[in-house]
Amino acid sequence: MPVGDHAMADQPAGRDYRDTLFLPETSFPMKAGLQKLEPETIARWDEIGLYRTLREDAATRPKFVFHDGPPYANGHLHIGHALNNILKDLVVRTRQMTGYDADFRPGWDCHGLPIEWKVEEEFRAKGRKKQDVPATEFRAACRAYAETWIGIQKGERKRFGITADWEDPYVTMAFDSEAAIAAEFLKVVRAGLVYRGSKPVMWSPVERTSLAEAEVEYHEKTSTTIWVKFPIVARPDVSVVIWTTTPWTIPGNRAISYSPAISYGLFEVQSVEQGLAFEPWVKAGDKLVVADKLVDEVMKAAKAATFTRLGDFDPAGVVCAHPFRGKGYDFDVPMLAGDHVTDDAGTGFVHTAPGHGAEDYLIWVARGLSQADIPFTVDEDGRYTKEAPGFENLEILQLEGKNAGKDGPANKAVIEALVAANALLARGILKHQYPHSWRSKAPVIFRNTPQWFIAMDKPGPRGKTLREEALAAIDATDWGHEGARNRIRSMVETRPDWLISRQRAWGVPLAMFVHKDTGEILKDDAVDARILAAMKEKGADAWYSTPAAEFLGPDHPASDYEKVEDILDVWFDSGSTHAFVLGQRPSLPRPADLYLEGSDQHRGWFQSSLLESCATRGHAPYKAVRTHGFTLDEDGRKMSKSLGNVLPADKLFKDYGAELVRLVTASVDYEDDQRIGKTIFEQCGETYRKLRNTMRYLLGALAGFDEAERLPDDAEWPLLERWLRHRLWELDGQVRAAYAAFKFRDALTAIVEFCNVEFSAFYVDVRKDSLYCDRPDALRRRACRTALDAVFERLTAWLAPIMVFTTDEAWRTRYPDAASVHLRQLPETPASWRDESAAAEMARLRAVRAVVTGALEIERREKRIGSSLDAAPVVWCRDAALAEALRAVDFADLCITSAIVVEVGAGPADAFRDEGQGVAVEVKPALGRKCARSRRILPEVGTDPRYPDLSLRDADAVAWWDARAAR
RNA sequence: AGGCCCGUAGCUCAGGUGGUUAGAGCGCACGCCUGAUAAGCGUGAGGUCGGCAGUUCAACUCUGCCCGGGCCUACCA
Repeated sequence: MPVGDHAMADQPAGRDYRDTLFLPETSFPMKAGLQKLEPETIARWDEIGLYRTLREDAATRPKFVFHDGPPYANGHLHIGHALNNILKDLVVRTRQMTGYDADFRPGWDCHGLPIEWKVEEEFRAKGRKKQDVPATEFRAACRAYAETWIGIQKGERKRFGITADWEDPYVTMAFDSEAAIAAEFLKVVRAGLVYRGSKPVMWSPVERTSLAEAEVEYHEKTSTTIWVKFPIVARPDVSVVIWTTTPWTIPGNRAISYSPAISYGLFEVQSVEQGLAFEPWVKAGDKLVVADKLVDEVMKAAKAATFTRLGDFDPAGVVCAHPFRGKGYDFDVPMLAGDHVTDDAGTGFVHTAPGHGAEDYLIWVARGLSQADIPFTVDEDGRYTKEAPGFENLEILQLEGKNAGKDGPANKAVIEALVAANALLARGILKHQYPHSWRSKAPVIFRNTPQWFIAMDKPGPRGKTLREEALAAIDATDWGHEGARNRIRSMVETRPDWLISRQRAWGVPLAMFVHKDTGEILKDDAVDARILAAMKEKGADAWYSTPAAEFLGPDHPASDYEKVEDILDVWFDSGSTHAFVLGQRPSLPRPADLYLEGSDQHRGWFQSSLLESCATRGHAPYKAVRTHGFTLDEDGRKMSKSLGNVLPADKLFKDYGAELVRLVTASVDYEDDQRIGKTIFEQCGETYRKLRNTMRYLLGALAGFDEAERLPDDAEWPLLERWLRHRLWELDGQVRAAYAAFKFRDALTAIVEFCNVEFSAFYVDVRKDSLYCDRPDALRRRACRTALDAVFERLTAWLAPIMVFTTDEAWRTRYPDAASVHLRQLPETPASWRDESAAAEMARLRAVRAVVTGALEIERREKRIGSSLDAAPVVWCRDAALAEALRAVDFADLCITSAIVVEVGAGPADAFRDEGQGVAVEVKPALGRKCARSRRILPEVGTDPRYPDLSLRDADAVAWWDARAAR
């Protein structure tokens, strides 16, 4: 029968039954309006004191100790911060909802160079130079600057929906923090690990200041290059040749580096180029050692016309003389093997002045040579000192006038002295990239300066070195995977001593006194106590503003002591946070259960905290460490200001809402780098829509659900609900396991797939008929609503850590008197819900159902049916047992067809079939009239005289309805 | 330049110890429904598993090299 026929016949102008249906009803809107909802929700949480209640609720539970790595109090937050903060929030919330007390005390890192720069700029804008601003005023300005950004960042962090103790964060510039940091430093001093050494730093003579790597920019510079002969002590007729672009560093030379991987030869010059406008320094008979690969280049520069190779040369163990030997440079110049030496340019030998280059310094220290033997050849103004005999007071760079920054007399004097010593082989000119000061644009030099260090390899109070203790602590820590452990392990194995002093203004001082004669650090408990008390009261400023005598007291004359005015490396600040954040409240004992930061912090905070804690306590401040990758743009490029692909927090709030950023965070493999852009936000928007609509449908379908309607656990449950509850039981285990392992994505994926595939497309689709049409006391409908209630309870709790705003909205829509979904725990799911036989049975039924839907789809294509209710398929099963199973349930109900007939056999040849299952489906039109209420087409429609246009089930339901209405 | 890590459909991800036609969800296309309606349901099309070479009877899965990307160092005396 064509569709049209009964459509006409079955639409008598009868009663409109719409009112008798139980359609979903809810005030929960389909559209979220996150931009409005989120700030309102946050304000409400503040109002009801949600965080305080969370703490009170959890006070007696086991602690999960998370320690927040402090972001730097400068600049607006962007997507990278969002990911970092949301991940931390997911960790804390999932622990809080699974039986723990998970306090989150957020922090900020406040001291350091970037803030100094900004504040300097502010002063400059007002026409004041840093030198003219009193130190206390400058530090006060830095403090105010940091304060401002803490306020801004706090607002942005809160706006991402992070639950944390925003009322009482920790900040490294708080007076008691500064005192605590100084106290930590003094503990390291007492452990005997702090010593004064020296190190070449980038120094700008023009500005008389050291520069950090970030304060330097590279520009093209024209330099004088020289080839210098270093006579071999044992064979004075032979010279090793080096090449350098900085002749002024020759007085600082203390070694020559070579590479064991390069072949060197001993060469004799035979003739010199003729007809030159000048007399070359090279002479026939000179015996020179250079790398084989570079000999042609060197000889050409030296103007040697012909030469011969006398043989191989092995530099190992060779000792040279300094070219100025006999003029105050009588030390030996050893040969050092170094990986940094190449034969790409130069001579294959590297002039090594440990006071003038980072690599030179490192190789010197690495070869076990003493820091004390590194000379201070250049002073603050870039002038030679008495440790550069013969060149005292000569300037490397001109400091004044229009030529400031240009070469001073030093290079020229050195070259002339080399010529006089018959040590110059050749000279030349080279244009190359050279570091310049960011501010003055003048070239910088490497200059050896006294600095304070923490020794890595000196035995401490526990008889072990800091390196040994740190490595043992690394082995005792859970890093998630071996790769992460290896990464930090190799860093700690090879790192040099910790350089902790900075000649800066904004930070915590190395608050100690050094005896002027002995160079020893004063260790006196009473002095330390006075220092710390003053700092606790007045902050770091107290160190500078208080006369030394007040700290030193009567026992130590102030005139005997140097008050160290350097400040601590800010990494020491953040490395000390564990000391003043953990162990201060009952909810945050030490050590922490978890540190979670970007993977760059293996070099940063993870390491500074580890070293600080090992130096002072002998163990790590954390039990476990997890990392996340970096946020890249959609094309996998790193986000940077210059590329203009940074996603600032305010744009995220405006364009997508924090909830979507949270969903994105929970969707990605955070351990790896994440590509984030429009596409993934659109995708997560779809996920959001699905989850929101699922909650909305649940709210609608559960309208008016009361306890009397709830079907008891021990009732006779339909297979479909037995299966659904089994799935909830399974999911409960998956979600808990995923959250326990910080695998938020696994939880979200499982939940989303459940919502899409099983709940929405199958369960709800099937049960709509019952939900809308059954009378409310029908067991099937009660089972359904009871199950839906269970789904709602779990869905809102499982998703609460991720979708913090939407789940709260849904929860409070259902329970308007509830304070917040976030005060809940994940609901227990009874083990009795586990029902493997129901799961197996449903799997079998759904496989057959898939054949039925396949057959229906062909009919739809052919326009023979529209709705599946137009059909009454015949299902042919080869297997009689399968047929029996299909007959045992209301299979038409599961397939959403008006009727279904199950037969044993192969079925007609043209039937739609699945050979694998031995199932064939023959689609026939449903027979009978269409029920005006349920829209099913059944022969029985019309058999109840009271309701001639209804099926029997619907007639009964309407009778119930009418009876109730009459009451 | 060195160390570590990553590279499976448009997107986000699954793919123990190598073994049948490489999977899921979303998106997309087409269709259905019009009692979740800026919603819901179904069907379908998408991948030389970054590339090349090797080990093997057999590789997305093992090895090497290369390409692309990221983090951290080192920056050329």
